[in-house]
Amino acid sequence: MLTPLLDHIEKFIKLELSEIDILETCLNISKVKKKEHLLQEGQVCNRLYFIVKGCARQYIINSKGTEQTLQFAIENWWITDYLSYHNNTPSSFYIQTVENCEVIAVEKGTLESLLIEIPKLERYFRIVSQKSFGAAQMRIKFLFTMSAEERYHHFNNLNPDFVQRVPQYMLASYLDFSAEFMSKIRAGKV
Amino acid sequence: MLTPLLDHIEKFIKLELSEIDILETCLNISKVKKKEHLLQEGQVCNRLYFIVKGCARQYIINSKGTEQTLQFAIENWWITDYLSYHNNTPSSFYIQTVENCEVIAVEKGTLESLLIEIPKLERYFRIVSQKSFGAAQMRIKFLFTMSAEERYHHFNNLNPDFVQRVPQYMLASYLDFSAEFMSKIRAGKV
DNA sequence: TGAATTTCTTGAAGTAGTTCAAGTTTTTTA
DNA sequence: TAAAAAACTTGAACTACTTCAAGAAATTCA
Repeated sequence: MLTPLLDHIEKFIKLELSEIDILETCLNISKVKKKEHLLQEGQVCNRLYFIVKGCARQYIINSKGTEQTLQFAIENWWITDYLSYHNNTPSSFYIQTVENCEVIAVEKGTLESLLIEIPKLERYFRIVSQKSFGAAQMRIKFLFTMSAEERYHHFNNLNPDFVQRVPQYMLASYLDFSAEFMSKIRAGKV
Repeated sequence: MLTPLLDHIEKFIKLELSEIDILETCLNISKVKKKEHLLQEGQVCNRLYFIVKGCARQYIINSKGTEQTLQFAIENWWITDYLSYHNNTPSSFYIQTVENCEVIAVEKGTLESLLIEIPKLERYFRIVSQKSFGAAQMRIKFLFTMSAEERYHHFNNLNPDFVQRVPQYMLASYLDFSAEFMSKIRAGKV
């Protein structure tokens, strides 16, 4: 079922039927169990991942040995380490599924051929990554200007359903505070 | 002098002479004095800015009335608010020159025509924005894992020259600590 | 050049968060 | 369905930073 990806692409560019055919022969979807790693720290990242179903995250392990989530990806999001991908340098991140997932993993060579066969896709990936970059800037703004409690409530208001999907400690680290503090915020003990 | 931009583009794609001609007729460079604003909070951002010479920054004013710098751009960097640009929503940011600058401001309509005339440019902007997004992720990693002092030394090691170019209080806010604390770090009083 | 403005420094007091340790609850798995 | 593992909670002690206020130094510009 590549449909979700094709639909996502068609939000930004118009594909010919022949191009859809090409995409269907080049891409395939795979099931990935919860907690499996798509990328390990130290590996060179040579794939982009599109989440068809489920949830994945990018995280690191800090100097105290605690996991800190830097990014989540749910349905219709791409996730990867673009720096490692483009520079062929070892990644600083782990990418791991948080739920059982259906994922389209696009290998670098495959993508390069696709971009040559269907140059319009350059536009799709340009727009998607420019929007992602914009979102990352807003994220930094929120981290800079809001208190821990404000960040929690703000996120919770914008994404009430998502908050139910992931363990609290992952969300706490994504919002840059400790799991214990999250507990206190939720209990109103702060 | 569009040369720096043309050189930057040619790092990622090969341009025909005819395409260079098109670029030269569509783009123009302007001088912008230090401390002028390229974008004000609340405006819809409909331009991309390429810094040919000088330094600019993206900042916000927080609830205490203090400026916080979210991003710097120097020679050969693009700066804009992609979220406002793509969604036509009012920007949450200011973009301001930090030094006297030479800037190529590309208006949205101009860029759309250029991308139609020279589709290869889609590739250029895709790669540039994917790399920027990668850099933003690393930035979040450093903010999450390093202490204020570590962030300062790390940044200073990577960009010793740049540190001399901007006021300390701007760099302090970019690294997410107070100007006073920056002073103490530099004096070794911490 | 000298006045005005901007930037940097310093110390003292305060606080938003962390850390630790132990216990409880929930979920997963065999 | 019992045992194991994962996730969440709680309070007490701590700390990395902020805030404030005031003065000193450097830079800008008329």
